[in-house]
Amino acid sequence: MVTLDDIDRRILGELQRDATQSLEVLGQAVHLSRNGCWRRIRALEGAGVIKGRVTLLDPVKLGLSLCVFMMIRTNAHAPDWLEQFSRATRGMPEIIGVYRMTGDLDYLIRARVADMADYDRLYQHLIRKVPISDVSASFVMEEIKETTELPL
Amino acid sequence: MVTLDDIDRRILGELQRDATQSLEVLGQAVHLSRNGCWRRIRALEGAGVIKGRVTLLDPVKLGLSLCVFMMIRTNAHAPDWLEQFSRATRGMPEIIGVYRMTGDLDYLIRARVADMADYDRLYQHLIRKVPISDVSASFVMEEIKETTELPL
DNA sequence: AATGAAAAGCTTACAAA
DNA sequence: TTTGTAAGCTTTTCATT
Repeated sequence: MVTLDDIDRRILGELQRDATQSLEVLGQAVHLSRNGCWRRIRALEGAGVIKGRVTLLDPVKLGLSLCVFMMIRTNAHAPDWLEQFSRATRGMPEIIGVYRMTGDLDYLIRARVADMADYDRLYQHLIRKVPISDVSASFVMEEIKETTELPL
Repeated sequence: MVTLDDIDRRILGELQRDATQSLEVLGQAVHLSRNGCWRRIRALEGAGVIKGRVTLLDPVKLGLSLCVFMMIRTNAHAPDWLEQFSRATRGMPEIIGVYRMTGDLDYLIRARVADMADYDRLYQHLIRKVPISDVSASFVMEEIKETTELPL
């Protein structure tokens, strides 16, 4: 964990929102010289606070209209089941999030697919690669909020 | 929805992974001149396929070590309940995803907080703003996969 | 912390396929 | 209509004060 001052937080807030801003514009937004910004950004990259810069795509424009959460329960708690499961899910590009959870649901998967048929392919593919005893899927009807911005 | 050729897909794949690449490097990766890349990127922005460029931060480095999914059931299905709920969750920066779902769980919230006490603050804040009959939280023990990259 | 200069990269215009 | 080349201009990077 890293300690940030107010200016760092403002810089990160701006960059989280829009990474295309020039140092000039960014400097004005946070009340610092363009070079002051540049040095702080370098430091934040060095500290690992900034992980990278990516472009965000519109899933619907790409034909990925269906977002699904898969709730998984397993009775195989052996270490190499998890290894196998991790490897399989990491290798499937439709799967954009995989989490080991507390509570009675063991794993949660988040995926983006074109439609129901596409989901079924994903499901079949997954259960063929890893033995899973219990899967239930819930589909997203409406995306009320979805952001990559973290609170600062 | 937009139709893309193979080169578009390769460009988007690269930019999703790393948006800091120069047009020079990108051009080499996709076998196109730096200007060919530039023009295609502009077109993809114009078509809305590219939504923006953002910097990704490390939540743990920021002290946001706890990731939580809140499963919400409500018996208030009036339209202005949803309006109120949407407004409240959109206004809370710890909440990074809110989805209206199929099945017996009505809404799913994804949030990032520092710790349990911080989660409780979020929870108290939310239920004070919107009447919610049934919330159950499940915490992320391990993030097996987490990406902003969509399948192309 | 600020300045300025060198390097790198982006954008435009135009020519060619 | 799409691609490549070259030139001008902006932005980043870094050394110096």
